[in-house]
Amino acid sequence: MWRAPLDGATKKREHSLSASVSPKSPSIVWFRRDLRLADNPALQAALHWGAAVIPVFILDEAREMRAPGGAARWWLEQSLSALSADLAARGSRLVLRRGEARQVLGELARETGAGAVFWNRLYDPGVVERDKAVKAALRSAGLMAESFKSYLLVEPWELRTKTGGIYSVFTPFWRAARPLAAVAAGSVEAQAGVRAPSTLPAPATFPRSDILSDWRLHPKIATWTSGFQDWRPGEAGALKRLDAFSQTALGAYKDDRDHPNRPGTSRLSPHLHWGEISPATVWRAAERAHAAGDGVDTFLSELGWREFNHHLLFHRPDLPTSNFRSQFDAFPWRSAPDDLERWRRGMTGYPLVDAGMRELWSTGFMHNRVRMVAASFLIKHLLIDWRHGEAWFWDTLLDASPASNVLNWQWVAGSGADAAPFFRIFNPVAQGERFDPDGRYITRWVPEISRLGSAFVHAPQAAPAAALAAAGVRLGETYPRPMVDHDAARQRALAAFRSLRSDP
DNA sequence: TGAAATGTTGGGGCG
DNA sequence: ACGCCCCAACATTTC
Repeated sequence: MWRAPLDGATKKREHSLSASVSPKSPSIVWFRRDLRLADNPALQAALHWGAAVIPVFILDEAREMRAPGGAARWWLEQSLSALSADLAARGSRLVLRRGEARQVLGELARETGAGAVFWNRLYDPGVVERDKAVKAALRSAGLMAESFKSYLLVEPWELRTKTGGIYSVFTPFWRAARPLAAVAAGSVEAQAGVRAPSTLPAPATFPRSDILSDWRLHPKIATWTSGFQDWRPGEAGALKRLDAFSQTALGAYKDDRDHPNRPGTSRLSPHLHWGEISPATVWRAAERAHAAGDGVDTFLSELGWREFNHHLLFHRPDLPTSNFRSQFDAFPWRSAPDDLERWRRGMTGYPLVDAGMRELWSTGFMHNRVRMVAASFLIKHLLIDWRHGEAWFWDTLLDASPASNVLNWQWVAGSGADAAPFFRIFNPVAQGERFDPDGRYITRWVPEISRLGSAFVHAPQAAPAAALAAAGVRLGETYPRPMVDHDAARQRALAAFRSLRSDP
């Protein structure tokens, strides 16, 4: 029995009866953002189909779907390489094709005589419509086409408020979704397909494949990604990371996750985004590691935000460009390209913001606490539209996903669902003193002020001239002065927000 | 998953 | 002993 809670067995039998092809024909597993072999329902379905399995990844660059950013393309190349090796080690191989998915799958089915195509569902704008069209086309061509739940624990249509609406506040969402998520992660079906198969039945000949390096997925700026090397894309790296996290950091997660200099977060987000590990596997590991303790609950609720963001984006596919709260449509954003560029490059003069932006550029990642401060700075101190910040993060974050990136930016801006109120304006100096008291995170990324010591490293502009001289810091030369004064910027942001409310 | 302004309280110095 | 002031510490309100 395939594991797919929503697809009843009856429905499936009808499909296999209606299929005009022999069950001995091979099946295609269409890999997308599920680049793993363990706990992969589409792969399980293909194995159940009982014939040769043809794994394929399609680079579909149709405009309806948002193209991955530069950092994400780097990850994708690494991850495809790892999946390819994992398949080869099991007597199989990954077929790479480029083009429109519907057309490519049709061609592949004709070339190989495949009778079925299996994949795991995604929920992003554009992808949903594309996949529906693919499924209809394959079925009308007489193939079996089935998709499965695995990217989320609770699919967006599984959950509605009592009045039939979508959840727009996290707490009631999670109250309703968490029990469903626990069942999905711990169900008998979920446990059954957890292990990666040791071999995959291969066809007599594999269809032609593109060469991965020909896709040129790695960014043109070769020096950019040199700092990404600490990451280990691929299923093995994901499992190792999960293991390390659940053994060491999970217990103290609730407090440690806010301190950017501590190894307190899971750093699983890129692995989850590319589906190198399933949320169900992560869930089970967290529950196993510490049966009690609020570290686990806090961590699971982060998986909950992932679910919540996908829930919202599925029901509101306009959110990548529209404010969830439409009163923000009238917000008086500044057009300030030079300011935006200083923020991107980590030259704002606020050490915590600069450290975060430089960490992002160097490593393809930014600690979550710092993401909030850096995003708040762009939106509220500089009054720059959140969409500009979202675009930069989209291009530079290894874990950028349409749902999480967009909705987290809207959350910070105050324009989102259950968002932080606009007037929650982070003080970047106070945040640094609170969460990086000795300044070690800051000086790791902003070394030019490292000799200021913890007393002044959070606000060099407030240091006495003697301290600056002793530390070799010349403001405006070796490190920028603050590009805006905090108090003035705060008042300006509050005034802008007030203008919103007084408008008719 | 804030910060700043404003309000309240209570201890201690002092006339 | 008492009231007064100061101010830190904490609580509440406002943005």
